[in-house]
Amino acid sequence: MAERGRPRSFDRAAALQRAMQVFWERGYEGASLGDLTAAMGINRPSLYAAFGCKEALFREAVALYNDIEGVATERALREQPTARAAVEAMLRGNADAYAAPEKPGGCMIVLAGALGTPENEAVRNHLAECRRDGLDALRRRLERGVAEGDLPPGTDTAALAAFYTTVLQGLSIQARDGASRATLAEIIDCAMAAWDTLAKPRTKV
Amino acid sequence: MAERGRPRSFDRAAALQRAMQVFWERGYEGASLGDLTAAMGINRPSLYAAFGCKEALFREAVALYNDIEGVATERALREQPTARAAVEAMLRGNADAYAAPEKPGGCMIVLAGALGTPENEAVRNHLAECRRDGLDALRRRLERGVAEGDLPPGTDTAALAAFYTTVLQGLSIQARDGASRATLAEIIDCAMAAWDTLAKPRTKV
DNA sequence: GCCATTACGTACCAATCGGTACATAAAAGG
DNA sequence: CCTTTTATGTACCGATTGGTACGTAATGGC
Repeated sequence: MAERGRPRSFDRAAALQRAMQVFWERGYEGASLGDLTAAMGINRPSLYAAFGCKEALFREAVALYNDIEGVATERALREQPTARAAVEAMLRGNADAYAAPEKPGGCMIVLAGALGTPENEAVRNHLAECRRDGLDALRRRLERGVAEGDLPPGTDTAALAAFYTTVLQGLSIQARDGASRATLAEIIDCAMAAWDTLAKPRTKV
Repeated sequence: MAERGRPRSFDRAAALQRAMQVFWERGYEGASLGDLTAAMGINRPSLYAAFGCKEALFREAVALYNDIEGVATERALREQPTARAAVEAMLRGNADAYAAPEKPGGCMIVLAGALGTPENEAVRNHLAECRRDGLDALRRRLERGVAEGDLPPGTDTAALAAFYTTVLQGLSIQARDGASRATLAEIIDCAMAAWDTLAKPRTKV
């Protein structure tokens, strides 16, 4: 009763994953319907019947990306015992993923909708919201660190979260530019070197 | 003798500057010929006669961008007395420019060619080279600091340059996402907090 | 004045863009 | 069996893409 009519002849989840890879590699506007259908192994009408339109497909691809590639971040923030360990694990886990040779370099959320036509502003705004969510999650983890005592009270968690988010986003550019895992690791070494200085109440006014 | 035939009826330099603004705002692929000619106040054939093709126009726009927006960086790296002061001045000067309300947010070199069609890979490679040039310039300034004694010998200038380049590039994303000058300044505060720890010979193996 | 040269605006090109109409095929329900 | 429902492949849509052909206008050289 749940399934009437001709059954779908392709694996929707697998097709979506292929679409995600194309968007990840070429960005929203750089991925044409032809690119997408070719990678997904289906024809245009099947795509529209299953996903609605290009933008809806992209939003599903973004959600899938967050599910697949975002778990490492969530786990790091949740399971690491201290704020510092959480931030460092998050950075290193993402850096490893960004430089993985079998995947497009860098983060799809950061790269796939950087600039483009005003017509597609909604898509870019959606990605910007995802980035904002990441920033907020990081900040909440830092505040948990304050609450649990591994960060001193008065720590500027907003500034700290903005800083490490900035580093994380910069890593995406570096990864797309071909930086090796080792280079990304060194960058993170540098970023973490600031921690002990930052994890104190603000000395300035 | 130098000028024969009908004289050009528009200011080539002014038109190029308008084109630069469009590319800066929408990226290479997001800027259509219609957008460009409208902003430049000329018709298509005039554009092609004066600049060759879209890619050549973009390359000139990038060169102009480097001339206009890159001087602050060059000056900071050249005139500041120490490596630390040079890096900090470069970051703060660029952050101020990235968040200037009358200009598109962030750096055109970082944003205008993030992802796109394989057809335009040459354009993205050109921007990547520009980014590499910035990284190299920063590293040379750090090595000058070692030579002049304000950085200890054995300082890992490559890692330091990669780190501050990553922060700088991350600032472009933040600026496009609407971060204020104050927020960018706080991020730079955090990045500079790592300096004293980093400006020492490597302690690790 | 006349010619060579260059720039101009109009009007066009093939190719590609995202999106669909439509006839057909394959399943469940009766 | 027939009907209903959904999916598929082909072939198409108007709009937009980057790029030009071409006749005309404006200049310097002679």
